[in-house]
Amino acid sequence: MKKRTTLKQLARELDVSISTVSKALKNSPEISQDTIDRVKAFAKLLNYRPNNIALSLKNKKTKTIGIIIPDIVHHFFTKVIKGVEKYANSNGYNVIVGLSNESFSNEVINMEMLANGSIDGFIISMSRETMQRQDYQHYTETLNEDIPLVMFDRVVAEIPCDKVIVDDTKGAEIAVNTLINKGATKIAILTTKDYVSVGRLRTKGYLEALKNHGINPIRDLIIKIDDELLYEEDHLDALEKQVRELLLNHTDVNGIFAVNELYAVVAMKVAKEMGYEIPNNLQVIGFTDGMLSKHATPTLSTISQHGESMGSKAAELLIQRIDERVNDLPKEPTKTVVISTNLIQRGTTK
Amino acid sequence: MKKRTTLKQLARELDVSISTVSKALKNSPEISQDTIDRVKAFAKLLNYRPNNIALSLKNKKTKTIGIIIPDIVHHFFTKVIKGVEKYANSNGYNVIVGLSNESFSNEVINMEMLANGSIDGFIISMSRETMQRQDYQHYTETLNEDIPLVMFDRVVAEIPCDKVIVDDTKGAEIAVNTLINKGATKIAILTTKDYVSVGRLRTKGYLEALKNHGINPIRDLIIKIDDELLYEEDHLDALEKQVRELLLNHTDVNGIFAVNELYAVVAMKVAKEMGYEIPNNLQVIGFTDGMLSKHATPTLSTISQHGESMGSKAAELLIQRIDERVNDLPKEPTKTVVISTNLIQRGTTK
DNA sequence: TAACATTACTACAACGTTTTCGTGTTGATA
DNA sequence: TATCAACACGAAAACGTTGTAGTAATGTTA
Repeated sequence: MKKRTTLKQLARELDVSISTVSKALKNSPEISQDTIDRVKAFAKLLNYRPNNIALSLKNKKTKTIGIIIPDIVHHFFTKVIKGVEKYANSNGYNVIVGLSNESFSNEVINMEMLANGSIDGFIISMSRETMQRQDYQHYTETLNEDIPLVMFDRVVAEIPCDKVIVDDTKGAEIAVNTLINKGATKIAILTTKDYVSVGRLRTKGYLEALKNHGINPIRDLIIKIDDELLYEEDHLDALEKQVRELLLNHTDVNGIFAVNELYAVVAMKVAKEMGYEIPNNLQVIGFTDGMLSKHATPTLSTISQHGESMGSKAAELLIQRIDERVNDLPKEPTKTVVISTNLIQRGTTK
Repeated sequence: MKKRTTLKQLARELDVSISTVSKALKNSPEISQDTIDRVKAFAKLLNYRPNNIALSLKNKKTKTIGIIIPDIVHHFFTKVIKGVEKYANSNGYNVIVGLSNESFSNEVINMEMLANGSIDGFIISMSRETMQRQDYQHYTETLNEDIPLVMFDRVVAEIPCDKVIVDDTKGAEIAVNTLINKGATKIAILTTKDYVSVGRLRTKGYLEALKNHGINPIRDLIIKIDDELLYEEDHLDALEKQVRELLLNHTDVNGIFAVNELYAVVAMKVAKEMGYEIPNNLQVIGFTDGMLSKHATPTLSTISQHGESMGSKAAELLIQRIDERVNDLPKEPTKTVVISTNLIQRGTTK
């Protein structure tokens, strides 16, 4: 194996000590200009570049942060990664990605793999299975080992760390308010099972909006989709079927709020097939502004989550914690940053 | 800063040497069972885990691979990442992601940042700007430093490294053949500027299919879109306009082949607005099987690229090269693996 | 000219491992 | 009882850096 140029090699060939080379490359005043020039020239010649690993070992920091997400084939998460990357890179950090694939054990394995010194801190969105199990041991262990941790989007209160979320309840409320204000009188919601925090919260917002308008919620109109494997191939049939039943049993539904864009477009598809006209006799609002929303027909009105902002905010919080840790600063209390959502009105609302 | 448990600490507290601890944890036969048990118990108590960075330094390998892509908010690339991750993880490797954002300088910076010992090898798809400039210095330098490199999808022949591609020409040919066989007689192509290799090759396939069927290509029907910033917000207007002009000037176009799914859905949207009926009097085939294809109305027939397979194949090739390097094996000649595409027929073809 | 500064370097420890090469203590053998 | 394995462990080097603490060789001052 061809080995990279090291200080030692430079030192030997220039017939000076390693320290001298190291200092010369850093323009140390201890070293004569002459030597500095010689060393630098030679280093350039051999294309010397300091070994990051050695530096990490010495400095006890790796300048990389780990991000662990449930799924990368998902517009929202990629937006978040983008935000993390941007902020991290401009602060000299690298980003290492771990995929839990919505599985508890993958999440654990990934975290352990990285917690062995490979990273300075974590940015995590919890896998579905972990939320179901409510087993947060690996999180608390990480925190106990004093490895900073920032959660985003799918968070739980029990874990004492910084968090970045959107106001899911408020966002949902706005969506449903909008539907009502635009004339919808019978509004269904397509949401997830309750253990998915964001689904639960958005459902809450839906209910509150109804209540504020004196509308009684109807059980049949609240569809909690079991989205195991939903993003895998061909598992949308169940969803389609449920939507079809809904629209069959309640032909007067004139508003649908979906907690993600996929549910929304699937609902639109079914509705269109059944003869509904969007937005004339059925209005739809989704959550998360992704590719599907932008290019659906009609284009989907949606609550934008600002994934990229979430990502860079998370990175910012994490890097602050890392600084705090390496500089032995007093620990600030954990904070939860709420990124505001906003409604993007497009073709599925009047 | 709270420091992690090290061998040294364990050694001190157990009153044995560091070597003994190290060996005990590895069940070395040199160490008595008694000591092994004591050490292990104590290590577990203090939650000892070996420091990866120190290991990397010692072993001269980091067990992480760097993947650099032009854009992460893009279904195809996320699929590739997923494939890379899967293969890498199951072989004990981590994946560190760099985003070039289609920019030359970002690509260079990212590579330099990682080439300093942080990774054992690269998997890269070239940024648009790099393709335009045709400046591949950072690639050749990386190779000169003996850092393994595997390119995928957007590759150039000048760089002597392993490559993973799809047969773009063949895929395009199949798509256009299909359109012709299904009765399309006047087929337009929505492609990129020629400096994007995949666009160029797919255009070639389009032309070949026409030729094989004795159809003369018409200049007007070949639309080369300047997709600077295309995936950024709101830059699709130009594309829409071009498609509109096309369909206005050539109302008898009855087939469209688009080199990606975004072009395809935008074209469909415009066509539908103009009264075309898909697939009755206009058939469409895209390239890349993403979210948009699956959920467009009608669902989009498309050439699937199998991004995940590409990713894991790339990872496999890279890890082979890494092994070759660290074990000083003789270097195999570079190879180019072609992942076969296939046509997924959905609603936009008869 | 003795004491001291300044200059320009070098030696060495440290970061956390692994591994090779000792080495001291047993117990068995001749 | 001298010799030799076998056993159980320790010392030290190495990976590539950085930074502190030395140390020669000058030049300056009283």
